[in-house]
This record gives sequence, structure tokens and C-alpha cells, in this order.
Amino acid sequence: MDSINIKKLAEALNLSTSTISRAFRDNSDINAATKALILAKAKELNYQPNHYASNLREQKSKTIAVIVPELANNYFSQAIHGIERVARENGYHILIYVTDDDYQKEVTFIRHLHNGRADGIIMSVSGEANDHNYLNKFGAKRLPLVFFDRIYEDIDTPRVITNDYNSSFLATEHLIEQGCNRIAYLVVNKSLSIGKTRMQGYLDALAKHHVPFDENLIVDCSNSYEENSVIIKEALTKLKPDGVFTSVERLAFATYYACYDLNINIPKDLKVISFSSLEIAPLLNPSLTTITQPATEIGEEAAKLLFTILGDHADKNLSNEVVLTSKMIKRNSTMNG
Amino acid sequence: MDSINIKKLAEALNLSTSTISRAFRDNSDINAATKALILAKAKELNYQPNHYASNLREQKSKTIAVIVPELANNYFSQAIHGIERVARENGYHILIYVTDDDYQKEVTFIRHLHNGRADGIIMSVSGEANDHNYLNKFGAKRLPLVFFDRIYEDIDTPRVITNDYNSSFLATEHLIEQGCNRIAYLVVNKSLSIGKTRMQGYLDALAKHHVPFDENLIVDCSNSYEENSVIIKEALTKLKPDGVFTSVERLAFATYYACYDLNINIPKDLKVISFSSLEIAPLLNPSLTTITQPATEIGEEAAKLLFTILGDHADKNLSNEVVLTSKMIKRNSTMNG
DNA sequence: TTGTATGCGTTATCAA
DNA sequence: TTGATAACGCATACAA
Repeated sequence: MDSINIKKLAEALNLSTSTISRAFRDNSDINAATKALILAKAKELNYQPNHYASNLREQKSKTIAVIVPELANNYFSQAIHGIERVARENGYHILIYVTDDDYQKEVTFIRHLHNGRADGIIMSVSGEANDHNYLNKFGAKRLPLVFFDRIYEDIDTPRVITNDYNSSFLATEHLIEQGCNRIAYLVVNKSLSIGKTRMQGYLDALAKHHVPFDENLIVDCSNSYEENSVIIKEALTKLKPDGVFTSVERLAFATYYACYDLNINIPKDLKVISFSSLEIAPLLNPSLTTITQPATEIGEEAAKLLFTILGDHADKNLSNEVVLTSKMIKRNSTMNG
Repeated sequence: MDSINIKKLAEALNLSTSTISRAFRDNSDINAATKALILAKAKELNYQPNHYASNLREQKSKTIAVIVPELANNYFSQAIHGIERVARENGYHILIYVTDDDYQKEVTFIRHLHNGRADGIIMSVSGEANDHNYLNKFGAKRLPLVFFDRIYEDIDTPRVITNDYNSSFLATEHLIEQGCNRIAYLVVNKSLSIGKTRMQGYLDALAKHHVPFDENLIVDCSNSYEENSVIIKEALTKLKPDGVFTSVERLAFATYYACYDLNINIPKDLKVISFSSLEIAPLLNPSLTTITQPATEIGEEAAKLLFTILGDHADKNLSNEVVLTSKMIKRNSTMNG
């Protein structure tokens, strides 16, 4: 192996390894001149302190892991971008893990991360329907963890969420004001906390406006594009809703496709509103009314929260929950005439 | 520190650390019974071999770095997803770095990755316009590197690309066949190899069909949304093209917005075709004719290529270039009447 | 301000 | 089949 290391650099300069080491650590006492000398020679020889040796020695990795259910989703891409930015500014690196909404993968990822590879975890969860008590099994050794968007309510850890209840309430109210009284609510997994919160806003808005609630109008969809196509088409033809509120953007897309196929006119026959971070919602046919979550900001806040925890050694009374505000943007998919 | 390590586990079982270590390595000779015993106890105590110690010892990290210009882009999200999948299957982890199209960041990332943190790099480049000779400065120590999509032609390293020249040729020909003879070509950076290749297809198609080439119709755009809006509106009004071919999807979106503002009807007044991996292109108004790259597959191939290199110790004659095929999907944005 | 010596947690070599 | 020991590359306590 002809690769450079601290010892060779030390020999080349006729110095000891500790002096070399000090040149790369900001706090240590070292003569400015020797430091400059060392850094120059290091550059020449392309030397960098070995990351794994440093981390083994210092017992931390300057790395955080990000676990998301999916990547082909504007929301998560933007959130990751936000996390990446803040991490970079703090000198941290990020590892990405995609669960594909598979609970088992989530458990495996988390388990394996507890081997020193990461100093902390930022996660949007996948397994609400399953036992998430596994997170409590690490005892005091559990890595600092921050949830964003999709959370486990019974796990006590900081989280960044949006005002979903309120947004759902307003979205439903908007549909009612536009004249809808048979509003279908499309959800991927009713038992997900995010699904439940969003559904409650829907229910309460119906109640407030004395719109009768029909349980059949809660349509439970899947993660499969093909299955959803069937489910939604059947719902549209059998239930004849005049409004659709979808809890995630891909269900809105599926609704659009279904309407194209079934010759249902949006917004004339059916009004559609959706949670979505799609930047080109105005370009859809028709332009889609959205509840837009501040995805990038959510990622940034989650990262900041994690760094606060990682930095703090005493202050444990940091705010445990950050709630950001989504914005409803009315477009043609819910307009009249 | 109450955390578990190999020594404590050894003590707990009255065994030596070497035996413990062997239980976790598949190749070593070890009594099946003791191995089972060790693994059971390890699970009980939540022990996992420390990643950094292992890596320091073995001089490899089982980690690859992925560097992309941006994340809020369907193409790169899908590509990363593909990379992630293959990496996972091979027991590798992935680090994500976003350059925001900043050459300096790219250089910094690459430099810092040469400290053992990653075993290899998969990158779509950002700095074609700059000096990319920095990649040759590492000598024999340069990490295995695979390019995808946006490449440096003068750097000798494996790459995964698509048949861009051909796609551009066909796209331009399609517009000509639809009756266009003033076809604008919108590009982000003319000097990027990907921009050049794609442009050549455009030029050759014009030539083949004896459509006069007007240099002004090559419109050089930027990375700023606002700037592009101005540039494109001016191009549409001054140059009066009857067709637009955009080299990246966000320029197609910008064109749509501009046309909405200027009351230009697509496809009647202006036909639009674009490179794009947008899955909801059919939902746009009007649905967008695209040249769709197999983004996920590109990511997968890039990862496979890298793993071939990482695995190979002798066979250096592996194919240095993988070319995948894009597909043109005709939709309403280029249809007549 | 610099050098010496030790240990971080693991794996490989060698001996038992 | 198992154990003792050295080494991976670095950072710190302590000595000089």
C-alpha cells in the first residue's frame, strides 16, 4: 500500500504524528508556522486524516441517517434537500435509506444504524400499523431520533409536523363552499397517524356544515398504482362523489387519470383537492388545488432539531415538537363554472 | 460509557474476542454451537460490531457516495432510487451529496471523500465549463468513479449514458414532421457535454430536412427560475418559434408558464417537446410529449458498474460505457388540430 | 510548542 | 476449534 497516512507525513516533515494531528484540529496548541508547513505538505501529498480512524478514536461519525418511505415523491425529495443543506452547513454527511413503505426494512435499517455508523437519525416512518415498540428496545443507547411528517405518536422523540388537522378542515370546508356535499376522502392507510389526523379535520368540517357523513366515502387505497386505479374508478362510479379530497398527491394523480378514463370532468362533475408539494400543480389539466406543505423547511427544521440534540449535553428541555403551517392554494380543480 | 463492545461480550460469555469476531464473519472456522450461543447473546445485549473499527481494520467502508447536481428533479430522484436499491442488495450504504450545480462544491465533495469515507463514487457532474482535471490529481489513489448522464468526456472512467444524440434527432424530426420550421432549442448550458450532444442531434435533424438553422433559436437559459422566465418570454415574442425543444424538463415547465402568460396556445401556436422523466406528463395541460430516460435503470446500471469495479481485482477490461435507450412518447403538446 | 505512549474496537496471524 | 497478540490510523494525556 503506497497510500499516505499520518505517520508517513510525519516522517516526511521530520515531525511527530501528534504534531501533524494537531495541525488538523482547530483547538490544539501549535505553532502557526509549523501548522502552515504541515498543511502545505499535506496538500502536496494529498493527505487527509482517515475518517474511520478519527471516528473510532472520537466515537462519533459526523454522519446522520435519513430514512424515508419513498424517493419518487416531491415531498420527500424536497425534505431531503433541506436536510442535506443544513447537514452540510454543520459539517455533517447524510446517509439515505428508502424503505419503500416496508416496515421490516425500517426496523433493519434502524437496528444496523446502531453500530456507530451514524450519530443520529431523521425519519419519516413506514410502519404505523405495526409494532413500533422496537424503538424502545435500545434503552439509553438509542440514537438521537427526529421524526418528520409521518410519526409514531407513542414514541417519545422530537418531531416536525404540519398543521394537518387544520389544513384538512379548511380543505374540506373549501369543497363544501364550492357546493360539494358528497366528498370522498382518499387515504393510503387509515391507521397511519397522519391519515387519522387528516381524516379528523375532514370529519369535523363535514359536521360543522351539517353535511351528512357516509362511511363509504372514506376510500382506503394501496401503494400499488394498478390497485389504486381499480379502487378509485369503482369509487367514482359507484359512490358518485362530487368532491374528492386526497391525503397524498399520488392519489390525486390517480384520480385525474381515472377521470380522464371515465370522462368525468374536473371540476364540473368532480372537484379535487390534495395534499401535495408538486411545484407544477398549476400546469396540470386542470390546475390542481393543493394544500402545500413547506417540505424543504420541514427538512431543515428536522435537521436543526437533531443538531440541537447532538450539541446539547445539558439542556434537555428543548421544544419537542415543531409545527409548521401548510398553505392552501386554490386552483381550477375546485372552481365553479 | 455503558455501551457494549466485543470485549464485554467476550467477558460475558467467557470467550475470547477472536471467537466473538469469528461468529460474525462468515468464512471463519467456528463451532456451530458456540456461534449460535454468541449470536444469541449478542442479540440479547444488542451488540453489533462497530462499523468504524471494522472499517479501519479492513480498510473499506461498504459505502458509496452519490453526487448529483440537484434533488428536486424527477430524473435524479429516480436515479438515486435505482442506485439505492442495488447498493442495498450488495450490502452497501449510500451517502448523498447535492452540488446545486456548483462546481466548487463538487470539487470539495470529491476531495473530502478521499479520506476513506467511501469506497467509490457515482456522479452526475456539475462543472463541465470548469477545469475538471482535478480528478486526475489523485494519481493511483483515485476512488473508483462512475459517471451517469452528465459526464466529463475527457476523464477516463466508466459511464452510463443514454442515446441522447439519437433522441434529439428524433425529437427534432418529430417537430418538423408536425409542421414546425422555426424550432427553438432551449438549453441550460451550451458547453455541457450533454447539452452539446443533444444539440448536435437537433442540428443534424434540421439539416436532413433542409430546415434553415437560425443561431438565435438556440436559447441559453440559466438555473434561476426568474431569469428563465424573462429569457423564455423574450425568446417567444421576438423569435416567434413554432416549436420548442427543451433539453431539461424544467425548461419545458418554464415554457408552459410563459405560454400561459403570453396567451400562446400549445400546441396550436407552439409545439413543445422535452427531455423529461416526469411520470405525470400525461396530466399536464396540454399533456407533454417527452423523451423519457430510463432514470431508475440508469441508476441501477451505474451502481452495478461500480460494484463490478469494486469486486474486480484483475479484469480491467470491463465495458467502459453503458448506453441505455430513451423513449419518445408523443402527446398533445406536439399534436396538430 | 512538541514528542511519547496509549487506546479507540475490530480482525488477522499465529500458536496452542 | 479457540486464544493471545499485533496492527489498522488517529487523537489525547502527559511528559519534556
